[in-house]
Amino acid sequence: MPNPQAKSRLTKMTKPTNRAEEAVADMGEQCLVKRSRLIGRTITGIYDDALRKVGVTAGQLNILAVVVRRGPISPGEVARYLHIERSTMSRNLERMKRNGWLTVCPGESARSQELRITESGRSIVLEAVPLWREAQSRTREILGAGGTEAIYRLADAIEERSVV
Amino acid sequence: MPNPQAKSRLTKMTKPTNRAEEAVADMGEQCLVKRSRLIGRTITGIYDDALRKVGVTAGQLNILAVVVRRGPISPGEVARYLHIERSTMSRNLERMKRNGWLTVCPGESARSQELRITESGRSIVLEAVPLWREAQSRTREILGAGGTEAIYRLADAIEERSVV
DNA sequence: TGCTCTAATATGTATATACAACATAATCGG
DNA sequence: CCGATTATGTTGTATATACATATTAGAGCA
Repeated sequence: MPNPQAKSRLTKMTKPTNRAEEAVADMGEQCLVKRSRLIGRTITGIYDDALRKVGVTAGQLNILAVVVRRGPISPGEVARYLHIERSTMSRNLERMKRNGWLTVCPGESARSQELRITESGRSIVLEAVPLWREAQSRTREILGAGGTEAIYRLADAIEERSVV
Repeated sequence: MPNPQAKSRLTKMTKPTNRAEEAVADMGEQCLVKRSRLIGRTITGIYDDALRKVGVTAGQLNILAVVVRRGPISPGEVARYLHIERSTMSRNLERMKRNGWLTVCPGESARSQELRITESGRSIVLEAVPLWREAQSRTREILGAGGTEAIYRLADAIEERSVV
């Protein structure tokens, strides 16, 4: 089955077009972003499934956990802890404030804010804890002990790097 | 610095409220979804950065690669290869068709479709290849040989599981 | 044949993500 | 003290993601 494009000599590329075929084979077999996204989507699905009954997502629970642990804390600091873009955090917090899980007060400097967990937010966390533990177990089963350890190491490698 | 909520005896929870504090410490130290999402976001950023100059995202390039390699192929099959929800794939493909990278024809049965790469899509792939290789290298540097290998193994574990 | 069940795709809605650009406030250097 | 730079947060825009649901078409069975 000859490729109709294979003989084109008018493209700007100096290499033969079947370069594309070779490259996409490499991508299928080696691409790290494809795999890291697969891992993220899959694990996120496990936690979101488990947490759905209390109406919180995995990402939201991680933010609540930071606020409980480090609060009062500014949006920017939460973003730095989780390595999430400030603008992303801004939108995420907006939803969580709307849900009544968090409150904001002006911080020390007029431009900064202080986030605090509300009673409602705290009870979400408390209800979520056992579901989170289940999801942790389910995930560990899928990944195995080695895979679980690998996730910790990978995250450490990334956090170290961002300190540089 | 005493916690004003710590002594509340009026909550509905039967356990002391500082359960939340203990649990969020566990989350900070052990949560796998927090870490898997960090890994996904970070690696995605590396590839998106590298690919930005040709105007394609990491996710889009992965889809193009599947279509080049396996096309003509239906949307559902692409979704299965990449373990992405069908409805997500539908939206992603919509954008890529709008960009002129893909075409759709009716497939064998009227309800299914056949995706094909266009000339324009193919040249996006060709331009993207060297940038993708750079991003692969940069990622490998950050993760190290062990981390890179771990990503492959984790993705394999997830793909095996979904076969079950 | 017709009825039910499943498969393929699309749509409505909600969340997550990031870049670019903005407004504003603090800080630092002179 | 003032001007440039940096830090904080928001908004506009675009992409990515998934669940629930609808639509339609094939498939299997009575």
